[in-house]
Amino acid sequence: MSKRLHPADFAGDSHEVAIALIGAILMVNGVGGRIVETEAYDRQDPASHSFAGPTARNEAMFGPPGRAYVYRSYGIHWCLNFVCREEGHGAGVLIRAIEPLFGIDVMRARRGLAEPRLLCSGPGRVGQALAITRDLDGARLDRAPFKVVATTGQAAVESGPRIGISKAREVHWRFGLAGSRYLSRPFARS
DNA sequence: CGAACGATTAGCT
DNA sequence: GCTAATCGTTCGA
Repeated sequence: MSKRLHPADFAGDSHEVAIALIGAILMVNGVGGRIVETEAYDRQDPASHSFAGPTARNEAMFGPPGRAYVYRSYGIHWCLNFVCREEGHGAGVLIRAIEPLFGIDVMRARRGLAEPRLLCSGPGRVGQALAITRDLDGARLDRAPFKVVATTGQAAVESGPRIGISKAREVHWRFGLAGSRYLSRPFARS
């Protein structure tokens, strides 16, 4: 049993949605797999792009929930987020890693790699493997080319500090599928 | 208008 | 472990 997620499924707090998304299936034009790592960001969060308010770049974060927020990272990578809460709030979930399941050969070609483990284990790698670009910024997640499907039951989730940020490191809003080999980095033992 | 800085990754020591 | 690559966004003068 599985059900396609729709905007109402993204109306909760970003850290709750980030946990619920672990184990869900994400596909872009049929290419993708199981979400194994996410991070949550919120308006009242110094590490979030939305912290200082709406700008041209983060406009999609302040749009309706259940849509994509795509941004350029380090001038090189495209990173994909799911917008949460309600329109105007500015919350989102960064998709950090996926377990490749569908269209693996396409992802190999896009990444120039054979190793399945390294295809989608990081936000920039996910962007490259799924061909994410600014064209998808603000696009609805319940329509083509996206397909986001929940799986039965709640996966076993571990958490820790978010990666690559300098502010609010005490907030443990990075989440991962326990024991997955496809995480961008392992979680520290508690 | 100039400059600093990333929600990163790959490659080399 | 360390750093270059690479460029849009943001902020200060």
